[in-house]
Amino acid sequence: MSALMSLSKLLTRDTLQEMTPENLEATVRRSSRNGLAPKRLQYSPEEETPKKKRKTKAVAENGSQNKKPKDEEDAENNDVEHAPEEYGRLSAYELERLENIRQNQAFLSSINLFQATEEFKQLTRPKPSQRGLTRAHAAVKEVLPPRKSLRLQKKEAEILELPPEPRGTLIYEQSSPAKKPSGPLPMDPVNVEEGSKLPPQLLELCSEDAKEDKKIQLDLKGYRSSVKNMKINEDKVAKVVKDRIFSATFHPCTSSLLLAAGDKWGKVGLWKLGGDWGDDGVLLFQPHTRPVGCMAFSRSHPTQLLSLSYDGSLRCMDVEKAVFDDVYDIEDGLKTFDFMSHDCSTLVVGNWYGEVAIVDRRTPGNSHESLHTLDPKTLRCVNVHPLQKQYFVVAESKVVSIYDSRNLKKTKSQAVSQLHGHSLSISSAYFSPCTGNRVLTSCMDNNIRIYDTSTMTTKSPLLTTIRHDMQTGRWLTKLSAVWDPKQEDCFVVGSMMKPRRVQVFHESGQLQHSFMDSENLSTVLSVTAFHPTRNALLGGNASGRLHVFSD
DNA sequence: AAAGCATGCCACC
DNA sequence: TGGTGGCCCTGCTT
Repeated sequence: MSALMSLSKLLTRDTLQEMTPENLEATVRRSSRNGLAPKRLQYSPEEETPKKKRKTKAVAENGSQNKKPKDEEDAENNDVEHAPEEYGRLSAYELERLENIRQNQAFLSSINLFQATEEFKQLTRPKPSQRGLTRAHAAVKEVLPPRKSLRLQKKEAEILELPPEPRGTLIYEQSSPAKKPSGPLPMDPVNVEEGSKLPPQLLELCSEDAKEDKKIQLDLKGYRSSVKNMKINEDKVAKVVKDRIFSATFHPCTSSLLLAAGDKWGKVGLWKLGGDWGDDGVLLFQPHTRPVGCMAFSRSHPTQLLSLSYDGSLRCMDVEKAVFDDVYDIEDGLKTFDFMSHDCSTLVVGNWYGEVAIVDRRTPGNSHESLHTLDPKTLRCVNVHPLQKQYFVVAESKVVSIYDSRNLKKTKSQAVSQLHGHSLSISSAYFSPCTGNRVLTSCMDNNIRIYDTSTMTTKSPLLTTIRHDMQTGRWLTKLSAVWDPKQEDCFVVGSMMKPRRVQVFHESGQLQHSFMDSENLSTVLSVTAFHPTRNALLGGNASGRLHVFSD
């Protein structure tokens, strides 16, 4: 009996998508051992990779955690494994019934249900939202005059010299557009008619005083219900930039939802939900030429959006002045920044050579002092303590360090505290939003970790470890867990699980909610962020679409 | 329409 | 250490 049952159970569970790659693997293993549909129940290409990934050292070490206890597994298989020996005692009716079941199984296997369900899901997958940037705008093609060869023009061919061999190791330099010149860039949207002015409502909205941060900490139950109330619909998805989103943020205003996203080719899109300017409320700009790794609105001057790019530029979009001003600039390789003061005038900026710079926006030029980390080329995230602004946390290669900006040296600065336990590279590290008593990290070893930084001792203790598939691969922005600024102890993170979802966890590791929607959420949302004051959550995907869950 | 292509990551050897 | 191979989304082109 259980042959068909476990098959149907498997399919049902898969359809319900309560399955992690781990327990899927376990179920498949069980089914194969029982001689059920051994071939057909192999991984579809989609499911195959998590298994392969588990070959990595860190995962292999912890892999056993995910297996069910053996007796539980055996209990589930009991009737199957003993069935053959019992055949002799069965009535003719029962034998016939078993034979029917066997034939049904063979049939089900032969039609390749597993693959079929995957294909069905592909077929029924909703079309991406057509809101926001239109295709015409997304791919602006230059209209070139018709070309005629010299031969057709009946002219003598010129002797052309080959361009010099490109030098340097950066192959991207050949293909990517040149970096924007320094100095203020006019804030001209690239997706609306040339010469048209910024909509006046944008300035109005951006100028809106950020409501006094009344951080009313809810109890967990209250928080859960507020989060469960947040929904998505077709009006809350739009293509805001052309390509893969690297960073995104909410504007702090509350009368409308205004969002910004930065993409792989240095574009920055602004989107007001329900807005009537641009493409469905979307305005697109190009202040940079390579990925916009980090962006944030100034809390003291909300008409300003700071954006940082791998191309080495850090700019300040000022809606009032309608320009992108220079803030800081190096040749190449800016990675991350955070505000160091409440007035947002000083910043800590990190590059991928492992240096951090303290930048004061009030003094012109690159006035900064540098800190050289022990592990060059591994700095991925900096984040400033919410209360004690002299402290900032740095995700280095396999260790997270907390530094005191007052005690920085040119090299070999002493960390105030270190967070140990990561076995692979760390993609992000953030102080908890209200007290800074916790640091939340996301690591390529497939773990999210929470540390206790309340005492700031030389070694901050690890409190919680949460297993989470971080293998986004090359084409997706890496996942990072980020706190809800309204709730000291809860955070949000994207997920690779199908159906696609965004998860909210408590610092204890307890899952609070999974945001899902068969119609409007069908892709991995790598970039996630909560609104600073409203019940709203954003998620950005690899095709430039922003998704909003709100109440 | 199905298939192919492009694609700024990481860990491992 | 640099080179290599696997990651496996999405949108657009052929």
